[in-house]
Formats: sequence, structure tokens, C-alpha cells
Amino acid sequence: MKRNTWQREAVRTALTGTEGFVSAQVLHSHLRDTGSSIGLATVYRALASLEETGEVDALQQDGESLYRACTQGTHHHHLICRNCGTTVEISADPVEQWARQVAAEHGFTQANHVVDVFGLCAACTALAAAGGQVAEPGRVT
Amino acid sequence: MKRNTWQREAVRTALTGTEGFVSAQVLHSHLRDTGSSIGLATVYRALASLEETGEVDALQQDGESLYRACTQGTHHHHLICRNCGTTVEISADPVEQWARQVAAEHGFTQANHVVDVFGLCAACTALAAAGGQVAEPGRVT
DNA sequence: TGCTAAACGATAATCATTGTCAAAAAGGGT
DNA sequence: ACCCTTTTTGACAATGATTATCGTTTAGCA
Ligand SMILES: [Zn+2]
Ligand SMILES: [Zn+2]
Ligand SMILES: [Zn+2]
Ligand SMILES: [Zn+2]
Repeated sequence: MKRNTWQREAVRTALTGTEGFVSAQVLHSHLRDTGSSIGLATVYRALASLEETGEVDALQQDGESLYRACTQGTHHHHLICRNCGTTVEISADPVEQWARQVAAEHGFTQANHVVDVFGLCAACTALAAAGGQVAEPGRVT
Repeated sequence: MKRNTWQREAVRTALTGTEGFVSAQVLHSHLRDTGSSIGLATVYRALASLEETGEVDALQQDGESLYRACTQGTHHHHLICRNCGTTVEISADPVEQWARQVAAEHGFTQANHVVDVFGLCAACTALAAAGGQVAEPGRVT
């Protein structure tokens, strides 16, 4: 059976206390900085496990996995500031339907989808307008 | 200025002759198998360059970048068989609008989006039904 | 045909992630 | 509380994709 360790709980808590998406490495650093002695491999394992149970959401950016403890228990997507990481959870029923339909139309089954919107949040937009340095837009896929 | 080398052309050609998305490594193998002496680093460079110019599309799966020479010159998305790689290019105006609106509603600017649909194509669905082994559905993001 | 900056290619380096395995500890039963 | 079995941990090695290096090659041009 699955056991409850303080390590798993520490990861859960650390993630809940983080606004945006974070990498395993960064989360591990935060944990260490706050005095935890948790190992890096354990953070990876905990995140993978929490993702499986659906407790946390994951996405890939620049070839690395980022995790976030979302408040919505149901399926949803994300609007993410590519500069500061601020994340908004968004429902997208029209997109859900569209995805289902497009797959069906072409005879595809067991369809799932990856849908994320990246941009500059209001704050970072203002910052950029004031001459601040912000991340470049990535490629649209 | 940007130069035209047979290496870049070889990558372009190899990619055009490939139906689905392929990794740099796999493309390099194909090229070598067909007698080319092109180097791996060069394949990576050519793909990155071709992606910049918009000649090829890229997406990330399982932490690796996959590339494809798409026929549509305009912005579009993909329906991809997670088992055999068969890819269908799809226009998604409703999704484009939705993405724009959702970003605007939350004060986000310079928005772009990642939208991909994965599934099992008709052929692979039949194969699976016949007891064949196919890839598992990944996590939905 | 020469020049020069861009492109190559072999290989070393990087970096996130996973595998290994002995030691630690959670859970359940006594 | 104690013991036993099995899971989980953590330090570290290994992997695998991608990038950096750097001396050599070559495209584009006068
Ligand atoms: Zn921001
Ligand atoms: Zn969805
Ligand atoms: Zn298929
Ligand atoms: Zn689009």
C-alpha cells in the first residue's frame, strides 16, 4: 500500500505554498532553504506520484517538467505568465468539445490534449512598457 | 548572411520525406543510414534554424523535441497518433479566438498557445482492438 | 582564384531525470 | 511496545538529449 511519509507531505505543502509552476529542482532548493533534509530524487518521486493521483498538474516548458498544486479538482487548463509564472486556471469547455470532435472526425480514439496559453500578465506587461526586461515570446505550437 | 549548405538541404529533404514528427536523433540516424555523412550537431542546428524561419513545426513529447515539415504555411495545430506518429494538420479558428479572448480577459498580452491533440489513429485503434500493443494515453494537460 | 565569416563535425560538457542499492521507517499484527 | 515485511528514502552513479568548444571546411562574393 502507499505510505504517508513526511517527505511526500513536505512536497505537497511546498507546492501548495507556491503560486506558479515550479520545477522539481527549484522545489527541492526551496525545501532545502527552509531547513528540510529531503533528497532530490525523493522530490522527483513525490511529484511523479502526486501527478499520477491528479493532486498536482504538470506541464513541460523548455524541455523541463513544471508542477503546480491546482485548486480545481476537475480537468482544466492554464494561462501562464512567461515572465513571472503567475498562473490562472481556466475552464475551456469549447476547447474540450473541439478536441473531442476533431479527434473523432479523423477516426482517432482515446484522445487527450495539451492546451496551454502563455503570455505576459498585466503586471509584467506594465513592467515591460516601463523598460523592464521580460522573457521573449516562445514559438507558437 | 545565412548560407545554403547541402547539410541544411539534406535535413529539409529528409524531414519532408517523413510523415510524422521525428526527433533530431532519429532524423540523424535516417540520414546516416541513407549514406549521408552529416554530423549530429549539424542536424540539431539545422532543425533549430528551420524552426526559427517557420519552415518546420516543433513540439515536445516526453521531454524531447520533435520536428515536422508541415504543408500549411499558416498557423495551425496537430492531431497526432501517439502510437505510429501519423499526423494531421488542423485549423482551429475557434481555438485561436478562445486563446486570444482568454488572455485578454485576464489582462495578458503577447499571448501564444500550445495546442496539440494526441490519440490513436484508426489503424492503430484497430490494431489495439486486435490485441496489438500500443502506447498508453499520457496525462492530459 | 583568394578572403573571410559562417557552418561543420568530432567530441567534451551540461543538465534534467532516472536507476541502484544499502539503510531507514511506515503499517499491521502480536 | 515490539517485530516483521515491504515501501520509501537518499547519496551517488548512469543515462540521454541537447549545447558548447574549437580547429577545420566551405559558401558567397570581389
Ligand atoms: Zn507576470
Ligand atoms: Zn482540456
Ligand atoms: Zn497510428
Ligand atoms: Zn493556434
